Amino acid sequence: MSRKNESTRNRILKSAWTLLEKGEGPVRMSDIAKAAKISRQALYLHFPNRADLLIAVTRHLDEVHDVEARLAESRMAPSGVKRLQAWIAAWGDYIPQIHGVARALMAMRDHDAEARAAWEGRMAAMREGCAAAVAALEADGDLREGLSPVEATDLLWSLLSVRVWEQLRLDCGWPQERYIAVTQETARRALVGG
Amino acid sequence: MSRKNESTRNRILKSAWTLLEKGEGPVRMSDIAKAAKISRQALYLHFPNRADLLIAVTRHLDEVHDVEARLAESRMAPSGVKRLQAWIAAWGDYIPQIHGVARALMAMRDHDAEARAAWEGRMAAMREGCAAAVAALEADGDLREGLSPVEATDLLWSLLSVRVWEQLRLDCGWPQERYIAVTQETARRALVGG
DNA sequence: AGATTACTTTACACCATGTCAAGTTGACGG
DNA sequence: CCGTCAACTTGACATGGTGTAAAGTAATCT
Repeated sequence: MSRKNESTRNRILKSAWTLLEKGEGPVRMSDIAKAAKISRQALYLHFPNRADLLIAVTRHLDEVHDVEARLAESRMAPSGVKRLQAWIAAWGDYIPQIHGVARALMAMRDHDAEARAAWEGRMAAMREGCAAAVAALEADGDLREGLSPVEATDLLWSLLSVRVWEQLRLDCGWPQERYIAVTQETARRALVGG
Repeated sequence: MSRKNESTRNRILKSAWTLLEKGEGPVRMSDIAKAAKISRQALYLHFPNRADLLIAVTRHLDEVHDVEARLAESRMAPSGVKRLQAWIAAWGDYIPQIHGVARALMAMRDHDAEARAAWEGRMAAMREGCAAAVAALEADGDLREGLSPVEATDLLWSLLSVRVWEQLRLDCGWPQERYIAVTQETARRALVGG
């Protein structure tokens, strides 16, 4: 527990999240400070740099939205296929909420090693959800022939990437439910054999 | 035709391309200048800014690799399905060569309106290839039910995005042929009915 | 009263892009 | 042989965002 004011820290995280989610151009440290009603320098009393702040925002979001609970739901599905569908719905509905931060972190990936590591860590965690769904498919003997479990996981992971969501949802203008439905059907056809 | 030395211009483009394709961290204007053996300022005698330089690199690549010829090939396929496969192979094999520039342009998209417009233009052109393949499928009556032609195009477009290639090829370490093969099969299953 | 915490304000270093102005060099025409 | 022009070089500088440093202030705890 930090000795710094906890409410200020939360205000920063919330302000940063709000700004990032609005998606109105690049969000600078000074923008976040202004939104949180503190000086730009005070940000550095709470977070050593921009990357750390962004990472803290994602962790904060995980807490607020209780990611664990969402994932637990998909783990209870009765069959591999059902589990796949539940996983896609759970993750697919979470993307919109982390999208702003995700964008910012991805943009930093090139210059900032820490940002890259953080983002890769989160994506690795997401990949485990994909692996679990694929494993459930395989246990049912439903995994398509000609695709190894690892490859199937890679494929599902790519299909569920934030970039693909961005493209279909924002560039192509698909409604969220349509994105979920088509992605579920696409994944089923791509991964399930028979 | 510019009055500036044409060979210098080509040397710049080639140097920029080489550096970008190596993918060793961010490529600065000074890096490109050094590689082309001119001063950083001389770059600005040939290109008004970084975005324009990058765009020129893509156009240069199109010329060098004769993109039109590649596309013409896929247009001659006898059936919709064959055409889809040919298109995926053609574009999928082109991605590795434009990947470096693509990355750089995508990274600029957020701050630079010109870079964004340029990239979107190129992606719109690529999308036409997807639309043509989908139209060929539909003409054969092979388009999956429950998916409009526009949606099918969007889906194929996303599946063939540079980001997905990056993820499978670089993050997951797939060989290029495997990327092509699995993408072809995935697209077939996702788009073709029956 | 004194110390500590959580800030503020001001100033500055760094780095990449892009601008500006004053050279230098080599080729070509008269 | 001289002048001119095109293609470059060198050096200085503005801008914008990140991050560092230091001194000051106001409230709170003991």
